[in-house]
Amino acid sequence: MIIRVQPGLGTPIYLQIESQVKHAIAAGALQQDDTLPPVRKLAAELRINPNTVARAYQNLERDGILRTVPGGGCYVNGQSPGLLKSEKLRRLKPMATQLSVEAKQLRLGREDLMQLLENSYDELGETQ
Amino acid sequence: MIIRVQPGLGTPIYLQIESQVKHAIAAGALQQDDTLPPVRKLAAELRINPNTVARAYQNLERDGILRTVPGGGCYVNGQSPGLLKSEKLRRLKPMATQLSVEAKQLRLGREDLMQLLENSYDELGETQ
DNA sequence: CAAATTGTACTATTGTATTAGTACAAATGA
DNA sequence: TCATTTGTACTAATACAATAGTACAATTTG
Repeated sequence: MIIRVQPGLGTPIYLQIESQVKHAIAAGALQQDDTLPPVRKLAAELRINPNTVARAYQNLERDGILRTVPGGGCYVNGQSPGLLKSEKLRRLKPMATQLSVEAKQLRLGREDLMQLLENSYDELGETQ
Repeated sequence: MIIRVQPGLGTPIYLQIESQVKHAIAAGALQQDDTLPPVRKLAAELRINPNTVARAYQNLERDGILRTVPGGGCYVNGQSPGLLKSEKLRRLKPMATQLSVEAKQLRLGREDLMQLLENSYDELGETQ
């Protein structure tokens, strides 16, 4: 798992780390029980404070995406128990609406928008 | 144009205003050359500082969504000249990718995700 | 022209986010 | 067991975001 960050990019470093881990999992590059680099090692590579890495790991743990154990390390979790579909939709709805608003603002047609999302979804990797 | 805000909701007030104006335009409730409430009037209704409203208006103006004129007022702009489709797609890509990542995280299937976006898009109003 | 109405610029204040420093606790492993 | 490695808690410094106060400039309107 290779992680890169760009300070002074606007988005906080810990969010950049979170995002990259999420993408890697969605793309199948990280699988269940894979380990993530120790906070000190990753922090040294990125030349940042270990607590900044820890914060990213803690947020991901809060989201149920991985588990941390002091002295042990940091491991990718298995898939969540699976919510009701209605609940999943409810959670994703705001982001879908925002995407739609932006698309209409740009006068991007409905079909073009759908194709964009299809491509984005597929690019993450067919294998989960 | 009725605008409501909730302070202490996490999202800044000026962003709440921006969002509501964008949605109203996308839904067709606001059309070209419609006027928005004066900053002082809206600020009085919302019990906030006029500068907070002004900031929202300025951001929307920076995005080309409306135009402001001192002494005059605030007007909704006509549609932008229309970018190249490739440019539109480039701008929307990050949001589409993020939505895809979240969907995979929740194990929401491809077809369900597509339908969610279709519904969101249509709900904004067929008439632009 | 003059008064009223509009958006703007500048400044200040308050709170919070981001990151880092240091010390601590839990687990591992020779 | 004991040293090492791991994540964590607590604190603090710094910067920036968000909002407000005040005074100003441009336009409208009678």
